[in-house]
Amino acid sequence: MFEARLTASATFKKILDAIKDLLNEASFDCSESGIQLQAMDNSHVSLVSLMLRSDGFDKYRCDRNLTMGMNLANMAKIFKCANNEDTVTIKAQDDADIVTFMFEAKKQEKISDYEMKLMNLDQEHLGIPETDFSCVIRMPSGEFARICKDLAQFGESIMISCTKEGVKFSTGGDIGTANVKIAQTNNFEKEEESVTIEMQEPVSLTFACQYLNSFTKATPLASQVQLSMSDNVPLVVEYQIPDLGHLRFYLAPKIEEDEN
Amino acid sequence: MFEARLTASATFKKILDAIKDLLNEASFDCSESGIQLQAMDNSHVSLVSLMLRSDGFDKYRCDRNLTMGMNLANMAKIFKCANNEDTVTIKAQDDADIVTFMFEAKKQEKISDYEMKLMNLDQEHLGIPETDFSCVIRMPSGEFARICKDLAQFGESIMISCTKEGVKFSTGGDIGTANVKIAQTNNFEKEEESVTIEMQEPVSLTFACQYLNSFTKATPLASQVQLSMSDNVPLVVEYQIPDLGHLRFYLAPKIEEDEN
DNA sequence: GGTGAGACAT
DNA sequence: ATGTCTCACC
Repeated sequence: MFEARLTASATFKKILDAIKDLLNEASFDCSESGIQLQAMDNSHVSLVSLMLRSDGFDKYRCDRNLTMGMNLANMAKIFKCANNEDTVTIKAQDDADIVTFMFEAKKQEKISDYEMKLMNLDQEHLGIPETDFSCVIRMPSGEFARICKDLAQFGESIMISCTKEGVKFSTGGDIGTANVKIAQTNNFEKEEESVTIEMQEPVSLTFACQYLNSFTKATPLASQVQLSMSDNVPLVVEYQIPDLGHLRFYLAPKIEEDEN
Repeated sequence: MFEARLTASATFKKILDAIKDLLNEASFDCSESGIQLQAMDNSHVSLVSLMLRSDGFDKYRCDRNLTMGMNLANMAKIFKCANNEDTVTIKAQDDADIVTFMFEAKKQEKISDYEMKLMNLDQEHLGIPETDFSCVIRMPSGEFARICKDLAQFGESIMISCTKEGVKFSTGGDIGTANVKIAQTNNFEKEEESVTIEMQEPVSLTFACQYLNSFTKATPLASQVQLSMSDNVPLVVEYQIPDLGHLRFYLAPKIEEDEN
């Protein structure tokens, strides 16, 4: 028996909105520690990693580990039927081929339940090594989204250059070139609006705009985003989901020679 | 001579929005008691019944009964030219083949009139028997619209099951199943938000989503909707138009055997 | 109250 | 597929 209950279904809606463009379907691995999802995107270029800790739920019970393969478009359809303030409960039997989503409106004057068929998905087990990064940037998630959207107008890839002083986002194309520089903020700002850089050594890497812009669909989940970079290692774009877990995206840098 | 004057043309706009998808054209039967429209929808499946009482108008004069066949899309186009607060006057001669719509802005700073050709439509006279229903449900019209829209994602028909305790809307399809349960509210709610059930005996009937969703176009007309059901009798979906009349839709249930 | 994103209709 | 409109959120 698996059961997980969360007061605000809005969080789930945002998670689905963030990943449903990258993943047609995905396996949710449920265990005592929480719900985890790791999958390559549809084009097998970037990697999505979601972790929702069991202690972040209002109620959580997982008698036996289980893997639920879900069609994310259908799951998103179901969550569209919930209001943001509804409480959501996810239920499955240990050996089930269906999952149940139950939405309860505040005063229980309305209770809806939706059953969805589960899918058998190929299990791709992905080892993601923990790394020390040369640069770790934390900045407002909306700012990052805005920059990726703006620069996408001018080029297909964005170079992110990080030094102790700040971060530079650059691109170029037929129209011309574009550079956006963000400086580390002084400590007295609101934390939400701050830009902080932890740097071991400067890094300059180039990434495909298209994927960065997909990742920023997660912007509503967190006020800040964390970008972790090292040479020859995938970029990690991380959104902390308050009190619940995180959503991370991994994207390998473009090799210099490929850029011509 | 026929003349009917209404202070807020917004009501007429909403009525047209509610029926113009179901009916390409319709006959408005004008008599001393008011304006009535009854017609099968374009696909001859559901029935639309509109009643506007003469005493609901600011001015009403009907010397001789007359039937005006109108193209509803064109009529809607004309009403789009009116502001919601404009006063509308509908005029026709007894033997006319045209109808005139006049819109007057508040301070008469703007007066527009539109003439539209009338049509000769086959008169289909529809006897609608008055029935006692096994279940009569009153609920917020927006809630009903939301449920019909949500469930339409999962199936082509909706089963409405009514017991003394509440109403259940159910559907199912390839993705899975969906159930929405609404409980009768306690009396202290705002009347607009209340759910009330008058039940003689429980009823469970199935209807085509498509038509229910057409009916809910009338939602802006009234804060509450009334659903009346009995076995083997068409569902009545009724919107009371405040101080003026009502708009009703009739839809026969699907026969059980048809559902496979 | 203004803005943004969905949904609907054309 | 696009434009408009309405509802929901900020």
